[in-house]
Amino acid sequence: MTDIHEKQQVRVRFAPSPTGYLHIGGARTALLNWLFAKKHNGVFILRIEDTDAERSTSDSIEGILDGLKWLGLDWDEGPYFQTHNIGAHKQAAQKLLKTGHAYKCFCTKETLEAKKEAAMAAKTAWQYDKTCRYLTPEQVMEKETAGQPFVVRFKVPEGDGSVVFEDAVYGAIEKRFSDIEDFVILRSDGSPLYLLSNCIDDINDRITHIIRGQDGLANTPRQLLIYNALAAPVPVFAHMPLTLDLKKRKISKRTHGEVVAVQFYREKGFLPWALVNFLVLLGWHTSDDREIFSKEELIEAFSLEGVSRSNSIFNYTPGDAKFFTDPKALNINAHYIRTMPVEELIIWVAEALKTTGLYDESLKTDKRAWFISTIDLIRQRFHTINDFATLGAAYFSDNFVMNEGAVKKNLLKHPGLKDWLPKLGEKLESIQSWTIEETEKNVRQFIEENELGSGVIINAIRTVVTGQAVGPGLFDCLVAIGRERVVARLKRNLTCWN
RNA sequence: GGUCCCAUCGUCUAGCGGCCUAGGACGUUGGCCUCUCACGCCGAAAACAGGGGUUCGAGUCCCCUUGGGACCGCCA
Repeated sequence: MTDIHEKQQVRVRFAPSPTGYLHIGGARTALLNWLFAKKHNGVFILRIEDTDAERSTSDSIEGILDGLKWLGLDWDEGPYFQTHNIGAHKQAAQKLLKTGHAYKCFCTKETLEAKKEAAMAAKTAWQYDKTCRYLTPEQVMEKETAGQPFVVRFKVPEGDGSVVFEDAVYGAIEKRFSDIEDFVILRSDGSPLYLLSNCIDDINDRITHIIRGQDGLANTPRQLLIYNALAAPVPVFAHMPLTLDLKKRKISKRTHGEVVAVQFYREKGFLPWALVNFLVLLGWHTSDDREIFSKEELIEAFSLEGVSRSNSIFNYTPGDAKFFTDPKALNINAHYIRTMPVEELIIWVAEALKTTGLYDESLKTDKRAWFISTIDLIRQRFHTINDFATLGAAYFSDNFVMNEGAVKKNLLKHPGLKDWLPKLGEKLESIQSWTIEETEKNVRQFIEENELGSGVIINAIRTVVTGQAVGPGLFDCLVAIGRERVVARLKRNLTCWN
């Protein structure tokens, strides 16, 4: 295709720090990396940046792995753990020290703090004043033998130059040397800082494309300096816009709660691919009007060029009575529920029924055909998989909740129903065949004989039989639920009538 | 405060100088269908942040203002 030097295999990584569960912003970053790898037949690496021992917990590591697996974002290498590579990070710092790209700084936190405050008071910008950068070797030796603690700082080039790079999303970015301070790469206890560790791991993992959140954009010039000082090949950087809330704050589990956790969507009955499809649309698009993609289509369509530069907003209103998350996410989930092959859908529905105790092994065997046709019948108006087990419970069990509004609207308004419904039950009990045509014929006959309103009776039957005011055509419902249950439900003495 | 980035309907976005009286999707909303609700179909309301340039022509290029965000730690 192109010349051999460009045929280097694509290697990308997702490098979360496990300080909480996988949230949708992180999932989106992982997704874009995954897509990029798939698109280019590359390798997707998972690296856990767990160097913050206090905040990293095995629970959150598990949470991240689970979340990625559930979404179907499988990785080819890893998980690697940053803490395992600390030796390499320290070595790199020593190398920088040796090659004159870094120096030991003996300034104490206290003196630095005082200088910073003075600068604040004088309203001038603070940047480390490089006092230790020009210490003579003798002075350094003296301080060291005196046992003075030191940090290692990177020696940022001086003069008029600047760091320039081409971000795959944001284009040319330039940052002047003079605007970058001599940053710390090793603490006084000898441990490496994130900026260094992250960079060294990327070099060691031979990462070719760094696809990350836009919050990494400001770190890039400093990391580029490290790459150059180490004479390491520089990867392509691609920064993704951030996902904010309606108030334009960064989304976080702490301030937004469960809605931003991937796990929440699993519990709420989302299809993983529906979430993926929603997430990819947050800050990325094709130039045609497509919004629904199969896995293959998405990999085919994906390109960094479609990533937008402005932050996108996760359209979630806390306390919304109608939408428990971004309406578009719900819409996409519903779209998949009503359009995916039923045979696939029933696998998810079966899971939901199991967790609510509505599952029966026969749904897999003799009742499988019934299961398929029933799910196909009711799926059109459901938004989540959980709806099958809640709103659709009446199809699988006699233990279902009567919707209050439905009872009020379709039953209580017409007291005569208390007598009509059992009578109808008796009539239906003995009809010849339990088909859509026969049940409809008999119900309509009943309505006519007793001079009743058809809407009233039909809606009342629906409510008494399914517990809901809404649903598929009534006679389809009756056939799906079966004669025995329908008759029993018509005849039963509802508590609401007493 | 310094540096960097961003700016089209409520939200996600199309648009890379004339195809734009600004298109699509979600949401909102009117109607059709109808035993209900949904689906589907047909409509409606809804945006180029403001101001200067450049140009025959600007949503599209440049500058300023305003607004928003990110980063500035011996956190990751």
